[in-house]
Amino acid sequence: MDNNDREIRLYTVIQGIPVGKVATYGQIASLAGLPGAARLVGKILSGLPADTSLPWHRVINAAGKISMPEGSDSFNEQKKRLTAENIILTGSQIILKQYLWKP
DNA sequence: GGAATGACTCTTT
DNA sequence: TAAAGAGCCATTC
Repeated sequence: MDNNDREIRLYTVIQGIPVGKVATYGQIASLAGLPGAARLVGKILSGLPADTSLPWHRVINAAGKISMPEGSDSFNEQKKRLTAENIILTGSQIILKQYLWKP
């Protein structure tokens, strides 16, 4: 169950992101004890069910943008949720850096 | 055991 | 942070 712990930690870290803030993949990976495993985060998020309670929409890439093609369902969903949390973004990029979560 | 893949990141240009 | 290249982690075939 060691390998499962990785996911558990990632889930925990993501759930720890406060409302109105966003975090990068690398940040989450590091906080979960997996430095450099940014891709893993994306991999796991891609396998999340649609009815998950995980705030995956608060996870963006280091450039401060959504790492998905515009027009995708997930993209629209994420943008919609972020906007609902006062996180404004232009296109796929967040308008302010202050939205980034500082643990 | 190796090669390919992925919602990435970092260091230089 | 724009663009290009190399690197890193785990899953899958």
